[in-house]
Amino acid sequence: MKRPTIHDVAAAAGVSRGTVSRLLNGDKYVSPAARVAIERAISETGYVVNRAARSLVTQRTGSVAMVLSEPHEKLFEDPNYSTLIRVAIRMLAERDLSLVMMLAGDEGDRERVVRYVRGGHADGVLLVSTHAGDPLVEALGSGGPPAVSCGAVIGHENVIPYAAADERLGARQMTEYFVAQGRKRIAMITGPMDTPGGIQRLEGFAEVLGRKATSKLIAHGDWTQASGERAMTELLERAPDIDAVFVASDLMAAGALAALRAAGRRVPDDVAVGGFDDSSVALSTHPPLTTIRQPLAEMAQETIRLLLALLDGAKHVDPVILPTELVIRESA
Amino acid sequence: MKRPTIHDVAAAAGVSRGTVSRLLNGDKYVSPAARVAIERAISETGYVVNRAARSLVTQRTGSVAMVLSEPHEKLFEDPNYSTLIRVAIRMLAERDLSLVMMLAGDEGDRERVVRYVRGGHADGVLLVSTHAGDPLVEALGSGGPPAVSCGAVIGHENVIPYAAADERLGARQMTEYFVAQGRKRIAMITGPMDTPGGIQRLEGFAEVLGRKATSKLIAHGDWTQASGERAMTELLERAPDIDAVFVASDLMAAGALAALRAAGRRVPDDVAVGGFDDSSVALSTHPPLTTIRQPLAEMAQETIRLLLALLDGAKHVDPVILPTELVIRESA
DNA sequence: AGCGTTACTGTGCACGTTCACAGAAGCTTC
DNA sequence: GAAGCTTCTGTGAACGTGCACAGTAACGCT
Repeated sequence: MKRPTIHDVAAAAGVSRGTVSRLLNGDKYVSPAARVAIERAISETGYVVNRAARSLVTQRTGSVAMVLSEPHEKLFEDPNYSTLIRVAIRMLAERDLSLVMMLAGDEGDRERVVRYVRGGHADGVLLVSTHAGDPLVEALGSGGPPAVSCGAVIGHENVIPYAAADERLGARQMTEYFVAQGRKRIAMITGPMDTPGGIQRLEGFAEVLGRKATSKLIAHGDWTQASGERAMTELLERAPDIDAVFVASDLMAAGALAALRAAGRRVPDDVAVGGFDDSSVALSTHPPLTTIRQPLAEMAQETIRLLLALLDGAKHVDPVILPTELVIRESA
Repeated sequence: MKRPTIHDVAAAAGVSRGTVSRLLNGDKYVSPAARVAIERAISETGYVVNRAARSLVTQRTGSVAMVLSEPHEKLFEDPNYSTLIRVAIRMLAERDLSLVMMLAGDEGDRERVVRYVRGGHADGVLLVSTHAGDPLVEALGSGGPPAVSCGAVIGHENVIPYAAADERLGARQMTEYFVAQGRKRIAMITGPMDTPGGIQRLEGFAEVLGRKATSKLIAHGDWTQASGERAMTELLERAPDIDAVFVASDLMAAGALAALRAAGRRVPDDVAVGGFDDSSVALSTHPPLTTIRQPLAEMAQETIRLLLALLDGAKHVDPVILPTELVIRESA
């Protein structure tokens, strides 16, 4: 009834523990004869290596912690996570690493995460949606296992390697498209200004419009649909002559569409609307959203690649910035 | 530089390993004096228990595996996962259990999962979106750690405990609402017929309509928006006089709305549309969807509760079925 | 023949914890 | 004052693995 150990395998194969261990860990010094004998013994006994025992001696755990810093309520409104989780599981599994999920929404959570990570329970850390000034970053600090982030960590760009979409480029693409269409009064609804998406999408917008990007034409949201609706209503009050609006996320854009409809504006005839993300909502709105596609899968892949490089002992890795793409549908 | 061990704590507190271990594991026989000394020593040294060493002797890992059986492409289109993951992390963390994510999309994945679980690397298994006939269920079988599922596992309802929404009730609620409104030709777009949501929502629909639920009025989708659009187009061809359609998911309903719009039908005037899930798309469509809300958070909570009960040694737990709720918006 | 190199194998120890056990000290009870 | 609780403490063994090391055999080279 007991689970077979490396001893049992060794006995069944007629070799010693050491030889079995060498085979398991890819050491080259194993004779062909021993190799086949051990492989047979393994499949006969149904042996699976005991990770706890291995961890104890190697001082590595074979797992990576994914830390979600989003405040609890809005966690996962963002569809990006799903891609990241999927890709992460896949790529880590290839290296026999497992992905353990952690929440860092409040102080208690953060303390738990720090204890966990500094206690040596993870070989690496994968930060997600970490806001500017998040104390977690300092707390993890140096001395612990390597950490990377999917999306830049504001204020720590040089400390925490990351892969991200070129947010500024995406914002420029949309804004330039509006300009090329002859739109004159172009407004923007941003994300929270303590996130890279909030800050950099606004920067790209401002780069194109220059002094035309007045604060009167800029409203802030918090990524939720409701906040998009609110911000749009506000903008229409402030500047009724708006003829285009760049919204920093599709979900907020869906809210903006509702506000425009309520105000009797036709989209795109009266007001052009541009979103960001190319998420599934972009297709379910009416009209479907013209938006900016981020290369989510590649972002995830590159993020994991950075982490793996660090786990392999790389001293330093450079951030990866990936291009975005304008997807034209009917809202603009 | 080395991480402090239980020895270091014991030395700093002037007691023995055993006493520290007893305190850590909640044994009652620890004197007040020893208690404070140890607690001080722990915080001074920054000691964190080494889970690997603990696992080695206790034969438990302190982790639960969440196994996602969705085929890769459509993974996470379903927003239910996010709630489940969040709740699972939370509740497990309270018991110092961590959540490790695994994919079981293809044969290779499944083998990995089975090795992992049967190899004793998880104390429990949390199945998600497991389809009928999934070989994984057999492979995990008995003898391994306890397993539960969020949502019934078709064909294994008596083997794998689960918490789920009352799918039939939800379907009845929507169908009865259509009937009460005087709709005469009521169609349905189902989910895949190897999932509980696919099967049972159709059953509830049929329970209300009886023989009026002819196969001419029933089309099948695969949960995706595109499949909803396809199915709706198909239904309109088969039965152009449809005046209501119950779609088994909001995302597919968004597709159905597009098909209806393309066919020039007004919603809800010509055709009433009902969705299922009350996900975020239900609000971003035009018109907003009348739909069925599932108590996602409670489903997740109850699922974890079942698992914890089994981990605590319960021999048997009963499935939990939670009521759904009709949410009336503008599409019906 | 002697020596170095390559290919392979077995053994003892350490990793950090829990658990069973033995035992000490203080109290109550006969 | 002996015996029996209760409360608390320390100690040795065991969990299953990887790694350093020692050792063997075969081979090529001088």
